[in-house]
Amino acid sequence: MIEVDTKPANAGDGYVLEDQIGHLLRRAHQRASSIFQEIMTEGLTPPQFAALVKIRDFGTVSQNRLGRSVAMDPATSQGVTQRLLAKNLIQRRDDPNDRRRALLSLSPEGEELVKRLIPLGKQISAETLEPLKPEEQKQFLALLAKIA
Amino acid sequence: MIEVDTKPANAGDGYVLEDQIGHLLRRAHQRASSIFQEIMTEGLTPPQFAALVKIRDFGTVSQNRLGRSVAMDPATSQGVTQRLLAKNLIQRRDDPNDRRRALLSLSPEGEELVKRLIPLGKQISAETLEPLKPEEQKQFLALLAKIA
DNA sequence: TCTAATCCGTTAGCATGCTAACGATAAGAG
DNA sequence: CTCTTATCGTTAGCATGCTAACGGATTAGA
Repeated sequence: MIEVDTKPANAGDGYVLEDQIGHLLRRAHQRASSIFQEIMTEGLTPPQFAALVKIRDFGTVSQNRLGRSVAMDPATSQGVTQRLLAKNLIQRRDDPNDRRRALLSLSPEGEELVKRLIPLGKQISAETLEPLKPEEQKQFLALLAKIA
Repeated sequence: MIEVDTKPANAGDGYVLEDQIGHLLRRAHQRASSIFQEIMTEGLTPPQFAALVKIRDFGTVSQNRLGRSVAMDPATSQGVTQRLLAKNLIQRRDDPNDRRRALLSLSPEGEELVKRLIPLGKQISAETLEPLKPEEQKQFLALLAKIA
C-alpha cells in the first residue's frame, strides 16, 4: 500500500482534497485491494474472485448478466472471463435458446477453489474493517451501501 | 454508471458478495468517478484534478512527493504528470539541488483552471454524498477517513 | 409480418494502478 | 573518504474500467 504523507493544506478556498468523498473512496478502495492481494492466493484479483463467487451463486449465467450483477461493463466482463477461462476456473458454452448469449459456469476446479477461498474472503473483509469498532462497522456498511 | 441487477443470493456459506466491504467500496468508487466525469470539464480525470489541486497547495513539488501526497505510486505519477504536461496545465524543471528530482508547478493556464474548477469539485462531492442525510454524511466521512 | 429498437458479445483505444527492474544520484555508516 | 543503502524518475508488463463502435440475434411495435 502507498504511504500518504501530507497534512492537509489548501489555498484558502475551502477545498481540502483530503476531505473529499471521492478522494477518500479512492484511497479506501486502494487499501481494500491491497489487503485483498496480501491475503488471497492463486493470483486472483478482486473482480475475478467476485465473478467466481457470483457464478457459483447463479450456477449458470450469461456473460453480460454476470457483469451487471458485479457492476462490470461488458468490455470489462470480457477481459475477466477470458482470464478465468485461461485459468480453467470456468466453462463457457453457447446458449441454445439465444444465439447471442454465452453461458458461464464454474469448472470442477473452480468449484473446488471457490469453496476453499471463501474463508479467505471473510478474513479479507474483517481485516479491511479492522480500524473500526464493531458498532462502527455496522453503521459504516449501512451508509456505504446507500452510496454505492 | 453501471446498473447492478442482483438480489443478493449465495450458496449458504454466509459469504454474500453484496455485503462485503471491498465490493461496496469498489462500487461506491465507481459511482463517485461516474459523477465526477459527468460534472467535470476539460476531460480531467479524478487523479488529474487531485494532482492539480495538490500542486497548487504545494506551490512547487517533486514528482514523487506529489505522488505520495495523493496516494499514487511513482509509475502512476509518471503517467498523470505526462498528461498534465501535454495539456500545458503544469510546468516541470530539474531541481538544481538534487539532480534526481523533477520539480512540478502549475502553469498560468493551470492556475487559472484550478481556480475555475474548484466549485465543480465541491458540487461533485455534494452530489456524491446526496443519498445521505447531512448528519449521516458527517458520520460517514469520519468513518471512511479511518478506513482509508 | 416487417421494421425499428434493443440486446449480446467483441474489439480498439485510453487512463488508472500495480509490480519489478533499471540507471543515476544522494545520504549515511564505518 | 569509501562503500553501502536509499531515493528519484523511468520503463515494461499486466489487470481493471471506461467509451465508442461494430456485426449478429432477438424483441417489440406498427
